[in-house]
Amino acid sequence: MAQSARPLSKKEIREGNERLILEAAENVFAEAGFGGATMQLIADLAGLPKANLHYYFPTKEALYRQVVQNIFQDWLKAADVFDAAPGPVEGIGAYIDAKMEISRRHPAGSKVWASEVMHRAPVIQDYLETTLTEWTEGRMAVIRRWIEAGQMDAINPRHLLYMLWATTQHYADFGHQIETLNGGKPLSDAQWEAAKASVKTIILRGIGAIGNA
Amino acid sequence: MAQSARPLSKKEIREGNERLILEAAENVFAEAGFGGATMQLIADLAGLPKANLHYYFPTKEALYRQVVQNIFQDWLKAADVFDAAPGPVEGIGAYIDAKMEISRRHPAGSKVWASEVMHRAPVIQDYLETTLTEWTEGRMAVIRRWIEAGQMDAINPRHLLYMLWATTQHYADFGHQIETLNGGKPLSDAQWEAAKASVKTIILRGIGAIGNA
DNA sequence: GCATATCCTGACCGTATGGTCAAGATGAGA
DNA sequence: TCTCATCTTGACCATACGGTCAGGATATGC
Repeated sequence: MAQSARPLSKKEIREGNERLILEAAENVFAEAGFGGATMQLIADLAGLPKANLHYYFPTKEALYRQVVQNIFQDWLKAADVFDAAPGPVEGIGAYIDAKMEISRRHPAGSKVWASEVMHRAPVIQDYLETTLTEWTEGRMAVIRRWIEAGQMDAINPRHLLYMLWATTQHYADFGHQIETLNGGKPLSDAQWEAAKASVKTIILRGIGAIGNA
Repeated sequence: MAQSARPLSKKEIREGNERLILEAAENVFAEAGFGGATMQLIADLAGLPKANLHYYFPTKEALYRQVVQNIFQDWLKAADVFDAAPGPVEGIGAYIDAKMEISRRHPAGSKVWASEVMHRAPVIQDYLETTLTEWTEGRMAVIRRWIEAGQMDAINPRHLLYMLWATTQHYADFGHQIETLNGGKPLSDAQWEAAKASVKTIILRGIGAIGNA
């Protein structure tokens, strides 16, 4: 039963506990928002005494900031598919798939992000102004290139991006509403596939990247 | 300068103060979330002493519940355009316009709703299960009729509705992000029109309700 | 084995918050 | 004018929260 003896190294202890805390914090912040979350609840969920949290993260805000930053990183990474693609069907299609998968696997992260932005980004405003702005410009340039190459209609690239974010993140942020409207049950594998297919069909057809069925 | 004399009737006082409080509460709940909002801040914004709030609304939760209920009512009303329409171009087009207008004029309400749902609807779960479920079924039936009449492609009606909600409410809930990506300035009239047009074009073309430009 | 840096945690503290209350002010109705 | 119901509010309370700290436990490097 017992983890036969070998004591954990300091490094393993630190990494393990930080991961435990960040994971618990992400869930609690997602469920209760920054203001509604309590360090005690995060501590309980992580299985550590509250004082231990303050050993690794000096303040609630520092812990929150780390959570949001991690989410932001994952979130940007999901977009690599965009650049490598030869055209909108592959690029936007793969991006929708990737973001829907994140919404399914890590809904808490998406909710924390949404909550942060809804509250006027008190913690990560600098990221919005730098990294996200640059990322957006880059992706808009790609879309414009596709338009010029005649691979899709002359859609406003900015609003297209907003639409991609909105539709995919909706399945995480409003997951509870969707679940309730699904008779209280989470979406099945088939239903998730239907969701992805619907989003991809409407958008890709809507921007003139694919013809009628 | 002074409101020359006539004393306010009890009824006027009650209605006026309740409106003041509800308006302040909507803004504070939207900015800070339920947990982060304080009765003191709502009182200050309404220009009333805190104890007066508790005279009209016994608890913070009761006040919050009233705010969410009001939002829900406005929100459903915006959908009347749906049923009266002869087809998807008019019905969905007008619905998008109406919801975008709400996002523009009452972003706080949309944020409170989003926050409530993200936190698993602790206060209005019953509404989701009854009113919203029925409303959704009704609208899905309308969409199915349009499909059968050949007015649009055989799109999954449920996911189409989610897409409409997601895209339109995104402009309220993520308004701060959109503003930041717009150089820190709110969208101009023209930009709002472009947003509406983009959403309508992509969706209506995406579901096969209108042909290529 | 010893010294040191790191890790752990129960007990504690100041503050802010939701909510209460009692006493006074004010409009309604006769 | 007088009575009553409604409205107002400063002062107050109990609680819960974020954060601190001192002292003990544990791994590390020599």
